[in-house]
Amino acid sequence: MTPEELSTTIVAALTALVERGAVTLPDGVPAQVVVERPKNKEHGDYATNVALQLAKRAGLPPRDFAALLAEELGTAPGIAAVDIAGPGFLNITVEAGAQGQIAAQVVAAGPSYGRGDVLTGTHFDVEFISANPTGPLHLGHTRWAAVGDAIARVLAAAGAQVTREFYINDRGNQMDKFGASIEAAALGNPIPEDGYHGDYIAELAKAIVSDDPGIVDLPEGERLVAFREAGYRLQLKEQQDQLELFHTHFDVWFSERSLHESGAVEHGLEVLRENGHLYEEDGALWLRTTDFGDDKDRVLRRSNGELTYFASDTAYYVNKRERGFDVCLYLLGADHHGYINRLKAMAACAGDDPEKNIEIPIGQLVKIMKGGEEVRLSKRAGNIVTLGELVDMIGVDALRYSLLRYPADSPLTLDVEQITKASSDNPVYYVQYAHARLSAILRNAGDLGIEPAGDSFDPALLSHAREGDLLRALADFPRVVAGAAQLREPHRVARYLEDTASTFHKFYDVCRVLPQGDEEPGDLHRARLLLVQATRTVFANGLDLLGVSAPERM
RNA sequence: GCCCCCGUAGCUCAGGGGAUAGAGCACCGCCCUCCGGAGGCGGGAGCGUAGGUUCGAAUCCUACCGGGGGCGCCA
Repeated sequence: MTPEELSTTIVAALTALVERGAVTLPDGVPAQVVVERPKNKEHGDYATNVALQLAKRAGLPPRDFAALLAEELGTAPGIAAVDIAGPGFLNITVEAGAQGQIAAQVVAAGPSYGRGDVLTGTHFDVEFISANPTGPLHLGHTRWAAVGDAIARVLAAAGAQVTREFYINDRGNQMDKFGASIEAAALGNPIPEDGYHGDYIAELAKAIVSDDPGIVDLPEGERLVAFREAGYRLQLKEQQDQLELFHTHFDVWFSERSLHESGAVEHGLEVLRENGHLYEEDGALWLRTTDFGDDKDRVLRRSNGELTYFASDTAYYVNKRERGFDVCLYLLGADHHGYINRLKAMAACAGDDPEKNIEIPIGQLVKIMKGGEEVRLSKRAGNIVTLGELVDMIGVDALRYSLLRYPADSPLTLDVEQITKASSDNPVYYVQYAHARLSAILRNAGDLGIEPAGDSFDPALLSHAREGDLLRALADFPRVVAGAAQLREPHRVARYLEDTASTFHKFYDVCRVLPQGDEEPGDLHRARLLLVQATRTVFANGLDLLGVSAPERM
């Protein structure tokens, strides 16, 4: 019996009480009730606070309400016992047979186990990283790559339609500085003070000149543009390659320039004008974001005629909505938190609901420690740890997992020595090991010619306490996925897998799955093998949501 | 000055209003005749402070204390 099924059973019991006139609920019977797993084993398999929630409305003391419900619920199929505890909790024990059925349900669902439909019908645009194409991706981008990708996976698992999008900031004067820096490196001149100073600049210059030796002889202005554009192409390509290497795929690479070239910016301004939030002052064009809670109005076109970056943002947002996205997610770093109010206000100015159509999760910055000191990351100073270097140092799986097991809004410190040395320090191995161990059992079973239990399986065979723990853990997976999607918090999946790995290892320690020595394979062996298969399914599906591999062997 | 984030065990961190607040690391001691010991079992200590809301607060609200970050006709 899954928590969802138990909720349905409780609702049915409530309905029966109301129909019998035993209790009155002026607001009617709720469609579902909260079913949670108690931390304390003495509190049964599941607990519900429904009596505490409804007692006041029913005009009864909570414990009296609980007593009525307990009696009714005790007769329901699959329920072994119902106890009243504390102020009015119902502690519910499920029959082993009803519990064991979960294993068969998980195996039957296979790769789709855990997927749900809480977000079906909603189309999300998940924009993340969106780096300038003027240098390699660094640690901060790497965190967003892992988190953004996992959010997209989790949303999709909850039934949402998802588009992953990378906004290329390929316009503005940082591009000219980038071009000038490469040009200077190619010509052997000192790199401008406000330019880019990393070693990669020299590498780009070398690659560009070797590809097109004539570039250095171009007239000065033309030459700058040529270096800028060639550098842009190479650097963007490198970012794309690195992200593929990191198993992070984007559906759309959206160029800021294209917004201007396609007339989307003027169109965006037009939309805002129609909504009546534009005005001119001091020769500049402003958006009255203060109408919607921003602390000051924002300039869209400066008095010198140049469009601001914010104008691009606005047009981009309007463009996204016109492409059919219901919810636009912007994953921004903590240094951009000042953008939240203005972006939300801008969405409101465009006639949207800022509480619904636009979401801006903020990620705290990542620190990296090396030799007991913080490594300062600065693209301009060139002292950077890149995505590629991190992958080389740590590996894709361990790196993704280390970045994903914490909430994005909590600051994160990665210790290079810690992560590079003993791999057993990293929880990813604990979880992957569980999957490998499960795979080994199934492999050995195959060698012995033992099949997992099939249709005739008696679920009551899985009655050991450790089996019950594991079954309930497996039954939790769909709600963990749904919660991770609704809260945009994929780290919940990682934590769940760690807990479930522990539950599995404890089961493994006590419950022998395969026959030993000359023992004949029996129904219990086959039932446990089914449970093993179900558990492996959950690990495989869960790791997939994190973009981390599920190895058969390690 | 205004705004945002964070204060939980020695350290790094979990903890969607629920019962006795949990992991990992570190420290000490156990457990392999048989499915992978990258595992399991046992051992200590903690919610920054003060109020409020609630049957119930680490969680929600307010103030304060302490740490980090941000403010532009920059990109």
